[in-house]
Amino acid sequence: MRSDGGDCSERTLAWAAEPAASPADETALTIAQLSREFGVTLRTLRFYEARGFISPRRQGAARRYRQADRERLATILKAKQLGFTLREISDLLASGDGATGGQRLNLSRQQCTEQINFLERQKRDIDNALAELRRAYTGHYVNAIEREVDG
Amino acid sequence: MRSDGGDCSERTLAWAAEPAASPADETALTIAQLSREFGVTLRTLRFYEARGFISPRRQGAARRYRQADRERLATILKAKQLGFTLREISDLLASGDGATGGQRLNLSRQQCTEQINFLERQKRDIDNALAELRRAYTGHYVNAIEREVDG
DNA sequence: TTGCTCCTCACGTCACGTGAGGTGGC
DNA sequence: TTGCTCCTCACGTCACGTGAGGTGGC
Repeated sequence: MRSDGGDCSERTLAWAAEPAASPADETALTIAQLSREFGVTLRTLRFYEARGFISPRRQGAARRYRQADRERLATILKAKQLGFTLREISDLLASGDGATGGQRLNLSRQQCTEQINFLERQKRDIDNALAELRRAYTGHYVNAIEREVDG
Repeated sequence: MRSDGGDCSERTLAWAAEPAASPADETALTIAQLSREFGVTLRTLRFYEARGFISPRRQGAARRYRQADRERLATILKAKQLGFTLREISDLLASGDGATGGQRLNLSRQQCTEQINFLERQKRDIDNALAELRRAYTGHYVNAIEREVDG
């Protein structure tokens, strides 16, 4: 499932939030603030940290999220929307490290087409299910049965 | 998530295999034969049994699947294709029991529309992802970077 | 002192995958 | 005796959900 790792033309997808002029540590967010901003649970943020995706500073025991953490989270959530698993996202972030700073998702052409094919297959499955459900609804398969409503 | 349980017009979806003229016990299938016929793993069949979906006869320790088991399995797999969870399928089979013999899936109009809405939401998410991936592929977001290919 | 937010275990969920270790009949 | 098919535990996977029980600062 891993790509051959030696392809050249990489696509860098710049979905991360804007640089925002190097904020001071005081603008760092609490876990509750970040979760509200991105619409995820506290558990999700802690889980991503355990997986090594985000590494917020600590103020005592409490987590403090800075701009770089927000950008990473934005990238991760965007990749999830594109249908990638966390394992794949981990690889995509790792492959972008160094050259791009790890805030961007590096998709090769091959990875793009593979994901497109994967999603199109899913879409076909859904379309088939929808067609069948609509036939069921409009009575194509209907064979009305009586409930024991009366005596 | 459970429906109110009191709606009347039920749709009976008849996807189950044909009756096949009451086969003798000798035509009962082994687990390997049934798994091949439906393209599922042995583990899946044992798992469905543990969940109470199928109850094959036993010949010693070995499972023997009869016609009724095949019909049940066909119904379960069809419901899965329609995007229902095993918990939902369990309810759908139970609600059909007695009146229909449990081989058919009983979908109310409301269950149909709810599932249709659910799948359409999924489809929209996939369409959005596909659009973004195609933009990425065609270079809309491209910001080509160099790999350290040369010296 | 109460209430809020934060924390760390740690087990649960969903639908199976994947061995481990053992049995039965050709 | 070997090989095949079958069996029953039982832990692993994926992406978190959901308490339990405890701490810190206003």
